[in-house]
Amino acid sequence: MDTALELFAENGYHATSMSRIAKKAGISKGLAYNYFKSKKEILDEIIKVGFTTFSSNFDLNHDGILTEEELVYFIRQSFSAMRANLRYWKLYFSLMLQPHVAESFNEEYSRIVKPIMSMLYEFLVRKGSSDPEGDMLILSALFEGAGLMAIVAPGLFQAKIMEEKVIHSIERFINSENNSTSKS
Amino acid sequence: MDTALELFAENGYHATSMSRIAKKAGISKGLAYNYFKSKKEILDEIIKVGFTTFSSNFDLNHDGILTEEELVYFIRQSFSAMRANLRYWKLYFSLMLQPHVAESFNEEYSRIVKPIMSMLYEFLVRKGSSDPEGDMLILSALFEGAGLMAIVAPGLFQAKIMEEKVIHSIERFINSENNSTSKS
Amino acid sequence: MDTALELFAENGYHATSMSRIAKKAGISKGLAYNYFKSKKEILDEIIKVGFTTFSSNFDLNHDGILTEEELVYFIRQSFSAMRANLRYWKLYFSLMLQPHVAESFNEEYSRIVKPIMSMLYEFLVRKGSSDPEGDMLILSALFEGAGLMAIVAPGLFQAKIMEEKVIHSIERFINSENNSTSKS
Amino acid sequence: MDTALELFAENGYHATSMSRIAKKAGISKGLAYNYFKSKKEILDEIIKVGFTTFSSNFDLNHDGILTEEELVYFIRQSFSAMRANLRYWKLYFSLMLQPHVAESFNEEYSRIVKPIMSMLYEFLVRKGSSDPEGDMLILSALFEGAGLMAIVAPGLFQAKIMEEKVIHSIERFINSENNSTSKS
DNA sequence: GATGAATGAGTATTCATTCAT
DNA sequence: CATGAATGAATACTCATTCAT
Repeated sequence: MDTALELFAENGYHATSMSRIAKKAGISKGLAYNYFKSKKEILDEIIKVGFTTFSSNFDLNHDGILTEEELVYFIRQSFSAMRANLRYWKLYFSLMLQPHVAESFNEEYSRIVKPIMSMLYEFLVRKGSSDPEGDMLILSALFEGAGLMAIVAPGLFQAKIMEEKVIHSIERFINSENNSTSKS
Repeated sequence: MDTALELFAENGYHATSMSRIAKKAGISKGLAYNYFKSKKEILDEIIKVGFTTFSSNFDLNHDGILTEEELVYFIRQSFSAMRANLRYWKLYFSLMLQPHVAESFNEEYSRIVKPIMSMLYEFLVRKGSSDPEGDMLILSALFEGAGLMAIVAPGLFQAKIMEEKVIHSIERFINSENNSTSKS
Repeated sequence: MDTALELFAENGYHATSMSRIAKKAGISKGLAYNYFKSKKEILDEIIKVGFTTFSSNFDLNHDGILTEEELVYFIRQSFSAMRANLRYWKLYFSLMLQPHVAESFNEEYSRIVKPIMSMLYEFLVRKGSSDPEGDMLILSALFEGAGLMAIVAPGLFQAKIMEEKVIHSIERFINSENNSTSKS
Repeated sequence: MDTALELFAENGYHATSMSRIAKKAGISKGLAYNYFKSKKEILDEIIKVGFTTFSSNFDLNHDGILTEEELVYFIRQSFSAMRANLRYWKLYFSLMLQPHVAESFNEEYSRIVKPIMSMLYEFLVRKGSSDPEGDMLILSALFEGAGLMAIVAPGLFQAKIMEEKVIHSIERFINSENNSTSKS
């Protein structure tokens, strides 16, 4: 699975052949098919594992309520995970955009992301946001965009710097909420 | 080229065969190879054209100086282009993440994006930003993230709404600059 | 198609690979797939052609009425075709018995054989058979069995001899009908 | 062996994998290879057993002399065995036609069938046949053909009906022998 | 006796590309 | 300008068989 992740992220899912995965992993093709019953299954497994580790940093105490500290922690952890495993996140973003490659991706995606979104929504409401839906979109976009940039051009946009900027902006954004008005 | 774009965006680059492109375009495979000398060349051409139209909305009067109106216009135009041709932008984002598929993409990318970035930097300086580099990152991330979301899940995140939110946030962000302090 | 028939008949459908067909036919595998879009399609084509030639000798004047001369002619022609192309008929019999290999076989089979059967039934009625259904079964079994034996062990059961025996027996059988009684 | 027979008959020899046989039999692949040293050997064993049970109903008292009662009994028993185990006989017929699959089949075939044939020949001579060789062919063809039909299309040609017809015809055929003349 | 991890040659099929016409 | 027959290497996947345990 590690080998496959590496190659998928480097060359794309379709451009990576089972022969190559097997050879790089030092096993025969046949054995690879003993472990996974298809190429797609390898991909699915990779996605599942990644998603799970990703979401495990959200709402740490699992009380269904997100605090500002938890949000900051989540963002820091996510960036830290990204820095630690750039390859996986490259794959992750790339899969979001490859139609038909991974329907399972979309299933996992909504399963994991929806509760996160609704917790974030409640958090913004508590913070006095006059347009929690809109603010949620902005925060998500900022977070996602920063991740994307850090991944696509890690030379140009260093993840550690992005992280600080994002947290700073989010804090500023959140704490200016009660004074501002926004409408969709 | 239009046919190819359509198929690449719908099914992915690798999953699209030359036969299919040729058949859908109503020509023979042989003729397709008269126009483009390889499948990759079609892709390169698509990217080049897309980039050019994309960047042509930035610094409209080409005086090298970006005004707030020009920035807003650029964002509106970009979102509008996205809405008009979701497929192309899906392909665009997907290519950003498949390095070996299109090296030419990265070349084009820096050639086009770098001047945009530096104009944005100057703009932020003029606006009194105490951390123009950081602010530039935030704005880019917000813009890119919003685009990504509008493209990946157009049902969930409607482009028109994203557009309003982004513009509103950017204006707020810019005009709170002079009162705030940020450091990297 | 000829090459494929030869190999299918000699080694069986499953035991014959496309590589081998292509190599023996002196073309590339790719070209073979230009002519037929799958291995099964080759088989289907072979079956269709064979069936058509086979049934074309039945009810020669196509008046829907079978005469004794036509029946004898049909049997002679069938044996003659068998002798001329043992391989095809080996394949034909073998396919009747290979489950799931050729559903299309069964379709063609009923389409072609049913009208033959009903014409034979009418013929036996006209000949005064007191059990036309039963007699039809016997004649079919005799014909089919003789063919099978001539094909499976052509050394042991020579087709020309089988042919004479079958025709002689059928004539004897038919013309003793009116004196006999049979019940199912 | 039973499991293998079941699968061979259902899906064909080539389409049945050792894994599947082993799994269905509830043992490991390794153990299967302790019992049989190859897939082909399983097939050979199946054939051998089938042949033996088949021929054991011929010349019941093993005096080397076939009586009319013994012949009828043999035919009844054979049809009865067929009805009881359609799958095996489907496989049996199918193997007759795939020479390279089972050379051993042909060896067994002549070893078992030849003495049967010669006893039948003597029987026909005793019955006053003027062409015992020809009559033997006819009877064999009739028997074999009836079996084939009952197996290939058990819905269309019911084995029990075929059995009655065949026995009736054979009796009629035998007892008209002394009045008839036939030549090869 | 019993397992199942491991292999490697084999399978049908696809496809970018070439080239004679 | 236009075709499509032809290629050959590649692809995902299968399977009979072996063997260390």
